[in-house]
Amino acid sequence: MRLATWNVNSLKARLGRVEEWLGYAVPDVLCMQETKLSDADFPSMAFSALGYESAHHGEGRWNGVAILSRVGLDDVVAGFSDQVEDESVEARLLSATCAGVRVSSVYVPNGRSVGSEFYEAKLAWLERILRHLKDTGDLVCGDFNIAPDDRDVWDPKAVHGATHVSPAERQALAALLDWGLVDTFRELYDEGRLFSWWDYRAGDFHQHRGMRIDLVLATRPLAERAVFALVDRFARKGKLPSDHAPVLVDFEI
DNA sequence: ATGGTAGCGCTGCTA
Repeated sequence: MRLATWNVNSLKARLGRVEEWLGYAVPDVLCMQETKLSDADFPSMAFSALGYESAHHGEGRWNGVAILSRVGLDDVVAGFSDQVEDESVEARLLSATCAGVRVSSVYVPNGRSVGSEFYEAKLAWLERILRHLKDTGDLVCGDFNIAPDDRDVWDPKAVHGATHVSPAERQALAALLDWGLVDTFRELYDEGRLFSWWDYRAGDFHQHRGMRIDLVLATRPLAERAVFALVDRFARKGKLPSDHAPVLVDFEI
C-alpha cells in the first residue's frame, strides 16, 4: 500500500496539481491538509473520476483535512473520538479505515509563537491526539508543524527555541513515539535536510531552507512493513506549488 | 534581512 500525505495549502488553488500528482505518484491513500474548503465545495467528483473514494472535513476558510483512497474508505470519523464536532471547532482531524488500516489525517495547530495561547493550544491538541490514537489508530500522518530533531531543520541555530523546534513541542511529539508510533521516514533514512516544507518567502525553497514537518507515524507492526519513503520535491517546483511537498511511504501489505 | 510570499477575500489574518 502506497500512502501519502500532503498539505496542499488550498485545494481550490491546488486541485490541478493534486490531480496531476495522483496521476504519476499513484498512491493508494492520500491524506491532505489545509484544503481550506467547506464540505460542500470539496471536489469529490474530480477524485472519483480518478478512481478514488474521498472523505473531507472542512470549515471553509482555514484548515480542512481529507482522505482519498482507492483501497476502501470505511468508518469515517471527523474530529476527535471523545467529542462530537460542531462548526466552531477547527477542522484538523479526519480518520477512516483503508485496506484494514485505521488512518488519521491531521493538521496540527501551528502554534504561532512560543508561549502564546496558540502555542499552549498546540501542546494540548497533541496530548489529545495521543488519547485519540490510543482509542483508534494504526497510522497518523499529516502536517505536524514540528521538526522532530535538528536534522530536520535547515539551520538549527537560526530557529533555536522557536516554534516547530521548541523542547515542549518535540516532547509532545516524542510522547506519541514513546507510546509506540514510529516515524516511518526515519526508519528508512538517517540523512538530514530531507525537508517537506519551505516558506514561500525570501526564496527559501531555492535556498533549501526548509523543515521536515510532514510525518507518517505508524504503529510498530505496520512500520516494520514500510519499504520505501520519499519526499517528492518535484511537486514543490513549477507553477503554483503548495509550500509543502507530498511525503509518501510504501508498505508491504 | 523583525523581511519576505501565498491564499482567502476585500480587511487583515494565517501561515
